[in-house]
Amino acid sequence: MARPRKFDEQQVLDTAREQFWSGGYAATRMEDIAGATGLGKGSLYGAFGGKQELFHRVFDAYCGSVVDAVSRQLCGNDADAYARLSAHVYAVAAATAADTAHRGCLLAKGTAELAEHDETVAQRAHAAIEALRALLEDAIAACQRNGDIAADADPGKLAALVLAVLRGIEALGKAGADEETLTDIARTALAVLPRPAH
Amino acid sequence: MARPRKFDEQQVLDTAREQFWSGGYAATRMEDIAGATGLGKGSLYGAFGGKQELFHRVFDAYCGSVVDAVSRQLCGNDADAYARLSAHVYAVAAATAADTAHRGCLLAKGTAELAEHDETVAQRAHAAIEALRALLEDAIAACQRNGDIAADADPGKLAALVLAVLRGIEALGKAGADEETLTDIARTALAVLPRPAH
DNA sequence: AGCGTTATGGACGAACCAGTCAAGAACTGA
DNA sequence: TCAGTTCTTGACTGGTTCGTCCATAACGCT
Repeated sequence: MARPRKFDEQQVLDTAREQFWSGGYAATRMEDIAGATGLGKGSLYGAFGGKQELFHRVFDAYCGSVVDAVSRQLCGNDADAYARLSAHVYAVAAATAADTAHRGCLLAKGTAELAEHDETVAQRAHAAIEALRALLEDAIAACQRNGDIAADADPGKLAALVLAVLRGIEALGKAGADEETLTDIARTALAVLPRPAH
Repeated sequence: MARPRKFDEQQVLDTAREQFWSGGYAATRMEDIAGATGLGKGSLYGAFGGKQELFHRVFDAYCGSVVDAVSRQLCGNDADAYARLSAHVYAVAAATAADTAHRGCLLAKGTAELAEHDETVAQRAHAAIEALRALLEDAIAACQRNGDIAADADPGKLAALVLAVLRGIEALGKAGADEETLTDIARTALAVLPRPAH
């Protein structure tokens, strides 16, 4: 009945994410995104509404994918829970160190730039952070059931601490900390988690 | 010999810092700063060169003042080192929670927005972070000498961990974590630091 | 007081950018 | 094939913003 779209909406969102991620929100022009996707500006506005709405779409998708990825890394049976938690913490350090362009995490970058003045971004970021905390809490509780972490510790508080360490690794990476430092932080953080008295 | 300036350079820098801090670099207009300081744009450009140079001045001063403030909080005799360290960690959590506008720290905000594309900002941020790490290391070493932290732990690595936690508290605060969560993180972080076997 | 030097402030120029619009293209169902 | 609908393209608009320029003001030295 009508002319079909020539572009894949998901691909456009992915490309827009790269642009916003590299440049930040304010410094990215709609024309940059149009150029990178090959679309005309009219199509972009027709499909997504405007710059802010496009960013919200990108940011939502990014937050969702981060939570999904962490969920896949952390969820599983209790026996391997500590190994998965440990692997995740090291993985964040390694990924941050590997990010030589220091783009950091779009969640952190977008929050830093926009949360203060954009309620939607603030809410989405808060939800994502809380989801990550909950995943960590589940993982830590699993570790406790398996005897890898002291049972008398509060898993919620340990989860918040680990989350702070992970976000801190992120922040330090953006400020130029080297791989060894970041890996050491990961190792030390895991080492100081309370072990059960044996 | 020549007409003297009517404004105080330091006051202008302070005002400019507030503007950049609230809005970020890209979203702050030179005219905003001119309006907030009462200066004309000509004076602003004449005194500071341009937007980027002005931000660099502001960012440098901010980094310096942060390091100074932390230094004052942490330095002192060994006997009170642990109390000072503890107070500092709680103070960061409290300050972050008190920042209801979620402006966060200009060091983190500026780094997130600009470090990737502005070498000067990246270097200054790196230097500031390293200075903070060194201050924490000294404080932790003092705690060890006083028997408040296990002597066999590596003070440099503990300092990096504590720094990551502090930057993480900052990041979580910007994402909307509540005061209780932030205070709990501070408490838990201090609790998991290794104590000497008594 | 006159002069040279530097500060002031606001008008101006040029570039930039978000968003609109209109003319035409692509497709489907009848 | 034709009509109706949606998509595409890129030129255009209106507002914004960095940075400049210039006439004027303020000051110290001679």
